[in-house]
Amino acid sequence: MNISDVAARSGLPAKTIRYYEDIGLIKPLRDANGYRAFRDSDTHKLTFLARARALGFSIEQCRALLALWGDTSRASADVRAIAADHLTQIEVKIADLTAMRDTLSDLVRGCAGNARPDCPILASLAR
Amino acid sequence: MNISDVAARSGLPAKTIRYYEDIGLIKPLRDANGYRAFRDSDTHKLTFLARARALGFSIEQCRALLALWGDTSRASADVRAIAADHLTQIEVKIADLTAMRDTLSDLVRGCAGNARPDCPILASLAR
DNA sequence: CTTGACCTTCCAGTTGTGGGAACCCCCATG
DNA sequence: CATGGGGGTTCCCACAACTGGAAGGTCAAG
Repeated sequence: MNISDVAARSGLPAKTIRYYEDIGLIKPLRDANGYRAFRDSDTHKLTFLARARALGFSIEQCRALLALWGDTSRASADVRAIAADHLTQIEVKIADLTAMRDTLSDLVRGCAGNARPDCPILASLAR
Repeated sequence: MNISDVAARSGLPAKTIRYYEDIGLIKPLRDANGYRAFRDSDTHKLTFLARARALGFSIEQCRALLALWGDTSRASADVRAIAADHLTQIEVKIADLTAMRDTLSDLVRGCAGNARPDCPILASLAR
């Protein structure tokens, strides 16, 4: 299978797939003409990667998850640790963003948004 | 005032302050020895920038806000538009992250996290 | 006079792609 | 057989917003 087929199947852009090979996440074979030759196992890995990325896992976390996926003697605790850690990071981000949102929506609500220059948003930033 | 004083006052690292000068957000004077000489107005701008960045505004949004701040004939509607736009972006991010968090916490909850290899997290990624 | 804490510039790296150039390959059509 | 279009390949640059580090100038204290 060529790269555009795998791209369609995995939902990843061809560019991204080349990058993933570059950083060693996948190792497709090569045809005599130099084209990448993807096996089913490569496609499965890429689909796995696409899902993990969609859940916000970093590339390095994906690398670790992929390794565990391929290791049938893995402990589910190892997988869980990665996911739990990521979950915590996400919760931190949500908390940060929520704080920003609350402050911002207060400021936006307090601003007349007319042609006059007085503005509580700027006033708050300048304090 | 030298850069480390302004850094302490604004809460921004010296590196970041130099970067902000580089991209034209501030224009401190120079002493004869080449050291940056920060006026009070520079310090105020940096404090403004630190607060705006803490609220998640991008550098370009900060640049626009700074310009409006310095323009006494501004319309508060222009400030409000920037803030409202940013607020929308944040709400989108929160929604994305919340979806991830929900999925992830389901997966983490469903995983035994023991020494056995069977793991619903990997199963879900591999589908 | 030397030490150490400042300051300066410049260059490289970070994360995960996206864009584009320059080039090769393969198949179908006139 | 030439050619055109749609694959593929590598390589390098750009993004955002810094951060780290090297190499070197400056200044105040002991």
